[in-house]
Amino acid sequence: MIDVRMLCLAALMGHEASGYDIKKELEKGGSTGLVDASFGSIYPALARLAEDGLITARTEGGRGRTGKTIYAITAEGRAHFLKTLSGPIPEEKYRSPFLFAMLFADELPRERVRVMIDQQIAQWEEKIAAVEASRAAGPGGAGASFVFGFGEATLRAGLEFLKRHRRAVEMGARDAAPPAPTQYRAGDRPDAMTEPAAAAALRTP
Amino acid sequence: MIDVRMLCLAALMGHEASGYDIKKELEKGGSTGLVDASFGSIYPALARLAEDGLITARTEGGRGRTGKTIYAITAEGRAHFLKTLSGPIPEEKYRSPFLFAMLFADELPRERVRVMIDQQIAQWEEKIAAVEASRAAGPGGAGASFVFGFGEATLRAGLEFLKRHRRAVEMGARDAAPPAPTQYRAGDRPDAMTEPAAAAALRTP
DNA sequence: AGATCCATGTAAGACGTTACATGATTTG
DNA sequence: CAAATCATGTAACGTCTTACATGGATCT
Repeated sequence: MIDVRMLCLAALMGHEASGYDIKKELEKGGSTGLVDASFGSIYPALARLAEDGLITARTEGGRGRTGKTIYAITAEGRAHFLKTLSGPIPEEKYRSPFLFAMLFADELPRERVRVMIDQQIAQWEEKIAAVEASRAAGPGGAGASFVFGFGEATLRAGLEFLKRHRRAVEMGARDAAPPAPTQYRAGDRPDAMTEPAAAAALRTP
Repeated sequence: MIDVRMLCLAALMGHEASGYDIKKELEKGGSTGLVDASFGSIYPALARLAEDGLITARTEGGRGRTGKTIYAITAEGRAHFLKTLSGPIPEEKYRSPFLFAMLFADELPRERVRVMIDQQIAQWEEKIAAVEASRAAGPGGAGASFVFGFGEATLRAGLEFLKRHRRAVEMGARDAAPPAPTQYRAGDRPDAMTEPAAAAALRTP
């Protein structure tokens, strides 16, 4: 249960903030793909959390601005947050369109596969940089260090794998033209078209 | 875009199947957290794919059963699938309630942290076993091997990190009782309660 | 005979995103 | 002064999950 409510409470565990502030913070964290939320979900969530007494709302008319609503977590909010975290942990989910596509790399044009891998490498390098930056930003507690270390370890392992084995997938990819299966008439198709090797992988991966 | 439609098409790239079959296949793959879908989304998706001519439906009354609908991908379906895969790749998302909780490990009771890490270790060991099994099941193409290898590399790195560094987080966790912040009166709270170290991590992770 | 699996589908509801609407303030 | 940023909110829409409803087949 890492819904928007929990995300907001987590952000407010550190310091009071407005909805806008929270969104900005999550965006920074979002560069790692770990957390994200839109205004359309944050604002209603904050309103409900305030109703429930888990946070308090204070309007700041400061410096001539039209009211800016600043939220702060309450004692009940903290208790609720930690209690929820202590409860059953739902399964983690990793949705990777990249890996999904790679499953069918053998059916895709080599050039496209190359570009996808380039992009993935660039993306993961960025993520590693983001984690490094976070670690440098502040020491944080043991928990935070653990999470950063974990992220870095897995990201580095994945990155190294990509660099070492990209050649193999690229060689396995379609030599020439983009996918245009209609150019084959029935009974005239190459085997790979009739029975893609990667599809079997979905049965077990 | 790895919505249910794409998942169904992917499954049908290998062989024709019923909605039920597809669900079962995805469940096997689901043990890695990579893919998942419920009946409630699969059946409507298949119906629409058939309407769109991307798959064909055939009713099999075999062995005395009440009709079982078997779907097969069409040439247009293959083309559409591969074309979509060749298109822009959306960002990957990794949602880990475990890591989220670990961010606040310093505020959680040590025993709970211990259990959570135990569970995560067990879960990842299962995932590694699942990937191993998949690899053994069939050689598959270069793409499938790549995906399995990638999964294994990152899972192993994460698992090793967990085993090596768990001690540190556990030491950082709350020594005694479960979270009960109401037992402190204002101005009487220990610092850790007022400014949790992990919360700062949300600003940048 | 009862439980479990095979098999399909619908309806309700949760949850979230995108796009829209609005307006003040700061910066170039 | 125009553009970007700060700031909040709503409404429509999409997408999936849960729960329900149903019934035959297989296993114990």
